[in-house]
Amino acid sequence: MLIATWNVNSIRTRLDHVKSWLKAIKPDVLCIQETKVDNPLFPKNEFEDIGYEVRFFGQKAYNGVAIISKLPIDDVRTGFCGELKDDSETDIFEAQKRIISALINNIRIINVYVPNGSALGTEKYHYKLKWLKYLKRYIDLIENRGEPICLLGDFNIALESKDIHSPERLTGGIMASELERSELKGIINNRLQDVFRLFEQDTNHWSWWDYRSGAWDRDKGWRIDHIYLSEELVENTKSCLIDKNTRGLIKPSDHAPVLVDINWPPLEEESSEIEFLEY
DNA sequence: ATGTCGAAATCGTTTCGA
Repeated sequence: MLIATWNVNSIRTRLDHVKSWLKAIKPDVLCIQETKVDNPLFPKNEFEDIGYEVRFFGQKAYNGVAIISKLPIDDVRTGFCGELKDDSETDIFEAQKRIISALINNIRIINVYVPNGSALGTEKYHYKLKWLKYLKRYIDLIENRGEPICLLGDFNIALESKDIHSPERLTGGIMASELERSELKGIINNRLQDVFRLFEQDTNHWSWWDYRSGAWDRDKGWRIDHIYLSEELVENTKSCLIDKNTRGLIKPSDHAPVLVDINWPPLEEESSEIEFLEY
């Protein structure tokens, strides 16, 4: 089962790139962020015409997330209120459309667009930290239900020095501060794995290159788009890759897709002992 | 060089967010 995440930076502007990529790679599920379109204007038919179902949670101009899937999409939940119905304070966060989840192949797929946070100490930065605290509670509830978890999206956080092109200059700043990292590590908390790091330990693997400063041409990137899996999925994961080809297209998104290939549902073990006994 | 995008309103140029 091939699952992917891609911050497309406007689905309407990137429609041709996304459709071409789906046709070429044929993932089972693609989770997208920054769709930047209100629900009635989402180009749903464009995906249905090529064999994909879509569920979206969008708004005009900013944010917006969607799940595009060849497999049936069940039990869709949007916003924090989709899980944390008991808490009136979650209303503060519902104005920004940043989280959608669904059950696909009995995996709870949670697609997030974590706030950027602007700059340390700003109102947006505090909003980001608080948003992450709500995400932790959200994941806690799902963990308690026992569903296999695939948490993926644009986290706007580089976890380690090797996830940034110039750690000596960027560490401590926005997307690389101690507080952001500790909130994200708290969510992961021995129950989820950043699967890209199961296969690759080196630096210089980026998922985002700023449009400014010729970042792509100079390969000055960050790895801020992640896929986190719970243990039963990790055990069956075959590979995890970043497809940076898309970043070199004309009018690209500033982010590249990240993909994971999971043997799911896992094949039954050959019960050789029983077969042996039958003979 | 905070050097570029995408979207919307303040509309044919400026603003905001990233």
